[in-house]
Amino acid sequence: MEAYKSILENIARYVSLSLAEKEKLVAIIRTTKIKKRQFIDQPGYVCNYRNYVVQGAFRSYYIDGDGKEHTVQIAIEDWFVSDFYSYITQTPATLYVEALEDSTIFQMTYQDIEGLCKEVHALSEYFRTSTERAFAFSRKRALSNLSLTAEEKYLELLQRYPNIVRRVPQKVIASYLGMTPEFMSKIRKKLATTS
Amino acid sequence: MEAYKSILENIARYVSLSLAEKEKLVAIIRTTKIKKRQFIDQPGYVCNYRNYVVQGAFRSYYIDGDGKEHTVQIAIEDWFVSDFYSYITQTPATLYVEALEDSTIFQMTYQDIEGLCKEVHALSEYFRTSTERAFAFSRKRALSNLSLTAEEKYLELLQRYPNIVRRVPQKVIASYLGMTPEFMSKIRKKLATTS
DNA sequence: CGCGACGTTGATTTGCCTCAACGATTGTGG
DNA sequence: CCACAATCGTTGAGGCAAATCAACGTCGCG
Repeated sequence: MEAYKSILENIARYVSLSLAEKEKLVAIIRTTKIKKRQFIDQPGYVCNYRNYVVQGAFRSYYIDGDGKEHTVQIAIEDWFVSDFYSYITQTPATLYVEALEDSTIFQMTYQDIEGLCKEVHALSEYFRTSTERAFAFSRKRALSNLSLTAEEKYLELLQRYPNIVRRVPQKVIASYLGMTPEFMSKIRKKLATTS
Repeated sequence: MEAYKSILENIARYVSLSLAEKEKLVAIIRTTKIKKRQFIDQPGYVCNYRNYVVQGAFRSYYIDGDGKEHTVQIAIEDWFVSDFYSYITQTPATLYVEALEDSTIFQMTYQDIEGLCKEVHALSEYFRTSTERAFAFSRKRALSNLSLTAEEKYLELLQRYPNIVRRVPQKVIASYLGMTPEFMSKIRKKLATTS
């Protein structure tokens, strides 16, 4: 049980599980080690797992018709990461999910989670409320980005997630913020000389 | 019970409720009529309701620091609409939610829904699965927009929701698509003369 | 009927992209 | 453990999609 401390603490912020319920949950968790640059989801393959990051960092991205990469999510410890659309609809993925570092994740299959949510009311509540929050925050973020310039987006990310900006390559950050690495480099130069 | 047909059918696509559960649900529903141009959420006020559109049309939008409007969501029959971030966090709204037509909605308070989800497992499952789907589709949509030009975004919306495009003022559509009304007008002209 | 909001059209501007060239890092095979 | 290749980040010149600004017809509503 000790090995599952991080995810159990995360859940405890939303609901409380009995010991029996915790045991049912950890029974469906598979712990996997992923090497840097390895993919856990790829276009064409159905995303079968909800992946919880125990240690390490990931990004999800897709490649558009012009061959350009768009980073959708950057995930570090205690985040879930997957091609969520593929997972929910159980259809082939359109995203790559790639390890940015050597990592450890917890994996739970769609079928196991659905089964457990039908059986354990508290777990249904955990996924309901945590997804509602994730959705609300995602909308909020999309919103604030609408009216920001590229420079303001960079500054906001830097302020909110300084550890992420430090940890991942700049081209990934740029792609996440929806700008080219060249342009972000110019922003960084301007900020460095101004301040 | 007949009056609640639309929302009960919507729920039935996800879970089945016993008669007793349906009665508990409709007991917390308040039916409200909203006049065109009336607001159901406003910045500064906590969004207390999940609003289900029975008849009519709404949009949610926010006004940025430069005074520009950004339409976040357009909702017609059988959609939920609110400042979801405000609703989930129970903090003051940043969005306006405005009726685009004379409308009828079902309103359920945050407290009532939370209480009922803790009591009725099937309702917890309904909100869990429907929110997961909404989240997944929202991400998918944001994704496809990343690599589209303004013209492609307009065409995609026109194809997917022709009834919305017909029903709603063009400046609202333009604001939803993230472009100026002037530029959308030019796109429309070009499309009309080309085809 | 008149006024204000809406949609259109044209001229000009701009934020960010593209392309290209070049140092700095990182990683890898000998 | 070093050498060389590959990738990453930086810098500059030029270009383009969409914004801004402004002017004008038109339609719906009070």
